[in-house]
Parts: sequence; structure tokens; C-alpha cells
Amino acid sequence: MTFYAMYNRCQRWRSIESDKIMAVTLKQIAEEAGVSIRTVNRALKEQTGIGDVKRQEILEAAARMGYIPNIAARNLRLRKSSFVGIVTGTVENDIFIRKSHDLQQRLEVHGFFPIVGILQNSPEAARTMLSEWAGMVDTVALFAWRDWLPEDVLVSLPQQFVFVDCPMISPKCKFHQIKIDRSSGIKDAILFLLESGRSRIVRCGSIGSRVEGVEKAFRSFRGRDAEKILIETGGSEFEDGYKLGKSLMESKADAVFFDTDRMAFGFLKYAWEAGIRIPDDIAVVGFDDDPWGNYSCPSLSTVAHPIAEVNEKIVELTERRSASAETIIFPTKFVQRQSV
Amino acid sequence: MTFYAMYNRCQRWRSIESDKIMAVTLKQIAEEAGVSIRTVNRALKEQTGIGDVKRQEILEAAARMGYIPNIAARNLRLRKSSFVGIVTGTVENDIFIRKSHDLQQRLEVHGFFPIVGILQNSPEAARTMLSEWAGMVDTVALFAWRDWLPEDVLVSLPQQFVFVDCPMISPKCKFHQIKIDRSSGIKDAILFLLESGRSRIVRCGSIGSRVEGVEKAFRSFRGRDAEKILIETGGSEFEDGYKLGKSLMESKADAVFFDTDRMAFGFLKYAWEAGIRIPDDIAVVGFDDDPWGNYSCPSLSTVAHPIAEVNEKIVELTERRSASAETIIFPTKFVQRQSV
DNA sequence: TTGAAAGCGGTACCAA
DNA sequence: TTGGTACCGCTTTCAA
Repeated sequence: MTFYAMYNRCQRWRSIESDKIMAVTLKQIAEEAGVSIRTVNRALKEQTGIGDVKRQEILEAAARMGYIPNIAARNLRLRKSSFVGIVTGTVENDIFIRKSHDLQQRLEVHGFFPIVGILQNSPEAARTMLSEWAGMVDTVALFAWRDWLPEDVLVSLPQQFVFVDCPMISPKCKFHQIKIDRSSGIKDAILFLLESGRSRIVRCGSIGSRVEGVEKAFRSFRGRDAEKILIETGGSEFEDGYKLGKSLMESKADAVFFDTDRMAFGFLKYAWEAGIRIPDDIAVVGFDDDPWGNYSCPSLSTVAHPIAEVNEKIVELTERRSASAETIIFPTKFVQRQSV
Repeated sequence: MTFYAMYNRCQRWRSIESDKIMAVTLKQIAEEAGVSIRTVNRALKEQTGIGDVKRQEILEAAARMGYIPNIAARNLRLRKSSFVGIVTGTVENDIFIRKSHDLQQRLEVHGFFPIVGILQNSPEAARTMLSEWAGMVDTVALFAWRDWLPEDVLVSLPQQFVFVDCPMISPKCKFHQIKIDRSSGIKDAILFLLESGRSRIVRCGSIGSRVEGVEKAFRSFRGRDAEKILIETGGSEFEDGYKLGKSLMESKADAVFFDTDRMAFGFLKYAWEAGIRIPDDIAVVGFDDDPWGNYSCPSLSTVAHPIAEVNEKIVELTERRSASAETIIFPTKFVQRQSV
């Protein structure tokens, strides 16, 4: 038997035995109101089949005792949940964070809340994390992934998985995939550079996932009077762009396309220190649409991810839990600012 | 009765009746292995009191069937959870995001996962959101709050609440509070400005929470040969700092302290366009330690929040669920970069 | 060494 | 209009 006492004026109920706050349950309300649990349930759910007087009594008792339904119990019984998993990468201030923040806002509109996690370094650890979410989360959106076989890592996990912009996943993967067509925005960027009279266009970046988009974009301009130069670099961070400054200027390029905005910002810093004028001496385009591109000196032209479209799709999948794996591609967009 | 079938080579079990993936339960493993649920539980939990042969059989069956424990059910039974609520503000790319991302990483180290939400506009909506987390989350860290009485909004919610850097909360509030002493870092910033020969120091910001820290810092330098000027501004964003540029330069100040880094970045842009040299013409200090301060031209001196200390404290509270409300204050720190 | 059974809190079918 | 009760999946006490 448990004894309860009013907990000062804020009307919170506590167990006398422990300091732990006991949440009020349907059973307690039923005892208080002298009815059955089922009746309390009906009153709170505003279902029919209950007298107005009794309903009022029960609602008052519930309010007085400060009843808060236990969502874990409800989810268990209904075998569904209002939580959605989001897995992101670790890089601070990276686009992952913006993407997941946008998704968070969209999910809330539809009554879902995100459970967030950072992608682990080993497939075992990643799997463990996702297992920890079993029963709490029906859908998991993966904004980051590594060179693992999804089928192996996710075997027998009960959730629905949505891979977002994870290019290494094979097309016949049996999980949902939302892909991003990097080349569309890059194409527009290069077109803009060509039309504004630039002819020696450098790409700075690593041999990685973003190459294909750039190559595809460049190919579609074959025959135009422009030269494509590649300066390879391992990294994709601010420092990498900064260090590239010297060799970049020596290449006599009149436009440069960076694989990430962060690299572009690094080059902006180099240019600022070296007295290079942008865009007069060289035009600069980044990739990611980091919000800081609005504020840099000069503001940075870039290629934007289709964040809104991607996240709306995730919300849609969350709501209907599609049985068969879906694949959908959204295009990127060129954003013109001061640096071109 | 439910029928199961092997789901192709990945060994996932499905109910034949529906497309919905049925998670394998202890009961199913028990039936498969011909033992009781309790025995399966003992085997999986690696408890004593079970024969080695039987344990091996059960573990194999569980692995073969792809057993994933249902955390919602476990939490319900144990009346505790491995999830922690985090409530943030809405501003994109704001410090909220960095704080919560750091907390996320620290929580994961201790086996917790965040459930994240954005602070709603009305107290009712905020309360509804937190109710939705009842039973899922034992502790909620609030990185944002409004001008509401916590006692009223949070009445009878079963979780433990930690207010982080929410200055308007009264000291005798019966929830945990982690406060930030803004003046300590500002004091060091001003000291640096004085020692580097500046004497006309402007503060740009709104009459709000951050005033006190600045005033306190200035007071401790009374008697020194320096003049304090206040330029009041409503906002705290990039545009606000940009717009302030003109009147700021007209004030003949030789140093300026902004309430937020974002405002400082706005002023940096103005200075860049107007040909004002920083720090030669005027020294600039921001507040928040936005990572972009490393990359701006020039890099921005600022005052940093004690994010690590605050978040370690939250983790500690999460782990021991303190019964009595605790209040703790951490100091801010001056970060010197190119702009001073 | 094993298993039956009583919960955790909420939902909803079925009978009264 | 009501209430009894069997779940959801997991944990743990207690008895065999």
C-alpha cells in the first residue's frame, strides 16, 4: 500500500516513503473518484458512454491531483510511438546540425519529437545505439553513415530507416533513401561564372562524394570557352581552404569552386590577409549554404541543400511508415551573393 | 496465434499477416527454445542460475531470431529511463544548438540519449510538450525559458527540471538552476582593453539580461581613466550590429563591446565595407564564443560560456536525480583574438 | 536450476 | 452507462 500526501501548494502528489516524485496514475484517480479505471479513461479521453456529472467529477479529480499520462505505457500498449530517431555526424556547427534542427521543427508540427544520437565509430556501437531506441522510436532518419553495409548493421532492428544524403549506399538497398543531386546547383553556379566572363575555373576539394556532381556539371558545359583546373586537397575544413590560398592564386584562376563553405571561408580569410579582392580578382563559390555565408566579408555564394524538401519527405515517411523501400532525389540550388 | 516466417537471408522475423515488422519478444524466444520467459531473461542478462547448455541454446535462438529488447517496456517496468529531455530556443545556428550538441555528446558517454524539443510560445503549449515526455524522460534540461513562472507551468509534471542560464528565474525557485556569471569574462575583456590603451568603451546591446554583467564589470574598474558609453539597440542579431556601425564610429569610441557575437559580426561587415581597420581604429569584443569568431575577418574576440562545466553538471544531476533543488554558478571566460 | 505470476500504466474489448 | 479484465514486453520475487 502506498500513502500519498499533498505536496505543498503546488498540488503535486508525492509518495511519503521516498523523495522521488510519483506520477499520478489512472488507478489513483479511480480510487479517489470511487470509479473504475475504465471510467476514468473514458472521461479523460472524452469518449461517450459516461454521465456528465461523473465525467466532471473525474476531470476535476484528475486536474486536482495533477494527472499526467505516462507516454511510455501508452506507446507500449498501442505499439507505436510519437518519437523519431535522428542520427547525425559529429562535426560541430556543420550542416548536420542545421538539417536536424529543421527536421526537429517540422516533426513538432506533426506531433513528433526527435530522439537524437551521434553516429558511432564502429558498426557495433551504432547498432547498439539504435537497439537502445527499440520500442521508443518507429522511424530513424540517418543524416550520417559510414562505409558499412546497412543490411548488416541494421539486421533485425525493428525501426524503419531513412538514409539521407548518404551517397555510398547501394541503389538496391532495402531501406528508404533520400538523395541529393549535387550537380544541379553546381551547374547553375558554373553557368553563372561563365556568363560573367570567367574562363579559368578551379575546383578545390578531395576525391570524394562531391566530385561526381562537379564533374557532371562541368561535362554539361563542354565546348564552352572555359578551362577546368583541379586543385586537390585532403580536407574540407577552414584551415584547408586557408592553406590553399597561395597555390590557388598562382594558378591564375579567375573563379574557384570549393567543396564546402568552410573551405571557402578559409580562402576568404587568406584573401583578406593578402589583399586579394573578391570577386574582382577571383570569384568564389562554396557548397552547403552555411548561414555564415550571409555574414562573411564578402558574403559567400554557395550551393544550397534542399533541406525543406528532404525533411518534409521524412515527416511523410514517419507518418505513414511505408512498407517498401523508397528512393527519391532532390536537386540542389545555386545561391548568388557578393563573392561572384 | 501468430505465424512467423524467416524474412529472407537477413534473418528478420516478420508477422505473415501484416507488413509491419514485428519485433521479436522474450516470449517468442521462450517458445522457440522451449523454456520459460524467466529463463530466457536470465540467459540474456547473464545472470546465474542457469545451465551452460541451456544458456547457449537460448543465446543462439535469440541471435538467430534477431532479438532486440523493447526499451519502452523495460523503462515502464523499472520506472526509470535512459532518455533525457533537452529544450532549446528556436534561433538557428545560435548558441543553443552548440550547447545542446555538446550535452548530447556528454550524455551518450554516460548511456543517455536526448529527446529534444523547441520551447513553445505559450506556457500551455510548453507544458503539453513536456507532458508528452512523461514516462519517457526523468530529467529535462531547459536551455531556454520565457517570462513564465516555472512553478505554474511545470506543476505536477513528473520530471526533474534543470534551468540553464535562464536569468529571469527567481532564486528561490524549487527547480535546479545552473547560472552563468557573465561579468567575470566581461571584466577580463575590459581589463584587456584598458591595458591596451583604450579609454572610450562603448557597449551595444539591449536593456536586458546581459546588462547586469557588463555593469558589474564596469563598476569594478571605477576610477580608471576610461569612459563608458552606452549605445542602446533593440535587437541582438547581425543586422542590428551592421546598422549600428555609423553611430558607433561617430561616437569616437576606441573599443566596443557587443552583447552577442552576431551583432559584432554585423559591425565587422560594416567596418569592412567602410574601410575601418579593426583593431587599429576600434577594438571589438563580442559575447557567446560563436565558432565563427575563429573564421571572421578579423577573428573575433569574445566571452565564452562555460559549456563544458554546465553540461557536466547536467549529466551529474541526470545520473543521481537530486531531490532538493540545487543552484550553481559558473563563470564566463574572455577569449582574445585578432579584433582587439 | 527453473518457472509461475505479479506488476509497471494505459487501452479497449466484452459482458453486465 | 459502467466495470472487469486481458493485454503491450520486460523485470523480479517467490516458490517449486
